[in-house]
Amino acid sequence: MTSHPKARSSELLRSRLREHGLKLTHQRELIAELFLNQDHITVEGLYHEVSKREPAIGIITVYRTLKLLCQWDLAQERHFGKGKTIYDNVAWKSHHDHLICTKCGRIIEFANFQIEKFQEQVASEHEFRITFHKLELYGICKACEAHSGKRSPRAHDHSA
Amino acid sequence: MTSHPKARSSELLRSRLREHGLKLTHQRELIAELFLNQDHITVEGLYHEVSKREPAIGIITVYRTLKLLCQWDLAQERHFGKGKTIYDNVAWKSHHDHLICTKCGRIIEFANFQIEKFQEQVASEHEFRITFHKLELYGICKACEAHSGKRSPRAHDHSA
DNA sequence: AGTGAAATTGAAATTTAATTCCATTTAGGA
DNA sequence: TCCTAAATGGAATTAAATTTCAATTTCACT
Repeated sequence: MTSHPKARSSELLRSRLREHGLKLTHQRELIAELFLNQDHITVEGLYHEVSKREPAIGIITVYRTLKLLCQWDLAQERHFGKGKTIYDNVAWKSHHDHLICTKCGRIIEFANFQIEKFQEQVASEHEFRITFHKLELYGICKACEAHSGKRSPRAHDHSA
Repeated sequence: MTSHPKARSSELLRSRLREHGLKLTHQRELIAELFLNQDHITVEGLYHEVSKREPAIGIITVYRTLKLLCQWDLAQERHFGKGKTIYDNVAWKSHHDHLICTKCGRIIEFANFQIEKFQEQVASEHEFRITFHKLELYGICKACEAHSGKRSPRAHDHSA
């Protein structure tokens, strides 16, 4: 990721809290640190990680902290498939869309300028002004295609 | 839509029920007729329409009938925004994606071959095999752009 | 038309993710 | 250190959707 991820995520949290006049609690510190040093995770998955270090922290606080991170554009809610909400750590990423493996749940990110260009063209044909979009390509990833028949490689991974 | 929509939707339902060895109940008949003669609707919206004609029909049966229609590719579940599931009547439509107005909820359908082509290109770059996709362009439609400031044109429309 | 097995229905109960309520605790400026 | 506003966490709640189950209905077969 970066050379000093924990330091960077801690700074990021502190500056956002200060900007909004909110308090730095050790719950927020731990939840944000764990979230900002991974890629995609569910509330449950993050709560599970948090519990390993601080069993007293409630899942409610995980929900609330993720909501704050979303407001500050450090996280984005994703609703892939029909399961639980997945939180995408976008603190160190620019705009991207997703390939989602329906077998193992693997998420691959991509950005494609041509697609975005044609989206704008479609919108202008309908005199529509796009403010944001979702593009999700579902299918089978390379690993699952190779392992087809065998047990899926990442099927029970807690992170998403 | 078509020249004899009710007749066509009735035939469609009957043939699918026969194919699957299921029974034609007057509940299913009414729910399917109302669904297949509109464009997009929520379960609640459809239940509301159904209730006008047959108040005794339960929302549970609306859920179940829509689930059947989905299995037969006559309906598709959509999750636009954060609200309720919207059911898209795809009985008379081919593949398409959506423009969704975040102000009035209007849904515009489109198909764009170029976008699909680049999606395939992206997938092949990642050695990924696409089975289906979701492309949703959110923003402000022509009418809302024009009416901006005034009350949104379709804000409380029951259909979606 | 009548019969009976299997499917269907609808109300209530349940599930699941997520939110709200509220008493207690904590952070951090004065 | 004090004090107030913010934050926390457990319980209760909400809301969409599903399951359960007794009663009803459909329809193949007489």
